[in-house]
Amino acid sequence: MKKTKDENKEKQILDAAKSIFQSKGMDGARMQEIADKAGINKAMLHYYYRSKQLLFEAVFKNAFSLLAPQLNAVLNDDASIESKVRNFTSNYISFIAEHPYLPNFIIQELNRNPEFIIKLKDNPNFLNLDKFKVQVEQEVEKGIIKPISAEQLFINIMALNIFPFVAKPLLMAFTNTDNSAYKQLIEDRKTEVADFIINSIKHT
Amino acid sequence: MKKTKDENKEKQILDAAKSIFQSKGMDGARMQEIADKAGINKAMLHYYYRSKQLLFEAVFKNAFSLLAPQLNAVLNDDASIESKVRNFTSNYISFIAEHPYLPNFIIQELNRNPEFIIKLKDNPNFLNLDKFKVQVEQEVEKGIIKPISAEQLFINIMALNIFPFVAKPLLMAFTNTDNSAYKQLIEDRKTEVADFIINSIKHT
DNA sequence: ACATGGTTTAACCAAATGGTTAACAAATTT
DNA sequence: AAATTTGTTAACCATTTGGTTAAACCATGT
Repeated sequence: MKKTKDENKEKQILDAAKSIFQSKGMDGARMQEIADKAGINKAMLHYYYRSKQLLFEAVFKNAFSLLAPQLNAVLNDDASIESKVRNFTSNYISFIAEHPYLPNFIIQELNRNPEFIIKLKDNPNFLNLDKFKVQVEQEVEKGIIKPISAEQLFINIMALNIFPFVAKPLLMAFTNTDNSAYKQLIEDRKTEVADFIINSIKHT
Repeated sequence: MKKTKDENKEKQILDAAKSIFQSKGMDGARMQEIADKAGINKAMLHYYYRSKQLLFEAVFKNAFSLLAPQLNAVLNDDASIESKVRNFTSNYISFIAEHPYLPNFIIQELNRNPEFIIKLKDNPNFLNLDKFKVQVEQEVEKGIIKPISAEQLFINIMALNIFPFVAKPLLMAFTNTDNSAYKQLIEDRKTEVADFIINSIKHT
């Protein structure tokens, strides 16, 4: 029962790789460390995934495909902007709290290798702002929200939600909080951020 | 005239190191590459800065000491919150546009090595939120701005200003912009972000 | 001129690293 | 059950990498 064609082993390797790559990045990760974490021989890594690069890409795509659906929720949904902002903010913060390395990993590796995103954009269900854009324009026209471009609003939503995770060590130092106090700050943001955005854009 | 005690050489090395470290990070940087960029022998790096680690720390501290004064401007200044937000946003975006790798470098390396910030916090003129906190509380009490904690406001300001640089490749892909269009988006944010924040917090 | 002391270089080194190989073990096919 | 394919391992390999060394270089003080 040891040497069965193990659907699991592939996953097992991927999990170990994910953990190492996401905390140390492509350059900082060591194949030996991944092998150790997966509890297998280093040669096995190359047997299942031919090279470090390919293993990395598998991890990266996997990570990205976790993030994408979360973002699509803000965009391709028929609720009002306000309701979408509230839902997204709360959901997203919960989501990241369970995958703390995710945003930083993706951002970091995309900066290291910006051409990488080209491959991702080919994916047919890659994030698309078109619908969101129309909706923002409509609500602006109807006077529900103040004039703002969809792109800027989208960037603001992303920034307010993601940045506190990406810059955690820096912000912990600046706000002089320890881990648990910072966690509370983040928890508060589930409603705080939505209010901040709505306050800013809602017509009075 | 070649072999004089060259105050300059040290700087020359630091500049090369800065450029390599900031674009590739500690793990991705190679001593040889830094030497090449500085136009010197690899052994010289070790002559001036004993090790990669020390050279890196010199670069990091240097980078951080560029950033800090910018942030202090938001905090330890007597202008109103509104005026500070407007000034900071415009200034900071200009500043980063000239040091595009800076925020990402600092954030990335602090995530790689969170203990690193402890050394920085020892510095007596390390960023301190106390004054800002008092000011926010006062303006809230006077009814100038809506109730918000200084920490959350500070995080929001940081997020809205810094994130677009840190996540540039990701946001370029999502907003489907090329380099020059993205540059324009950023340029617009010099006033856009300030308005967004002020709209949100100013009492009507 | 030459001794001195900081500066610079080419050659070298040991450790680490991604990757390969060849042999072995366990399933699967025939 | 023999043959073949698939999974697994230890040992090995070439290259890269941070770092060292010993000798050369050169400006300056004596």
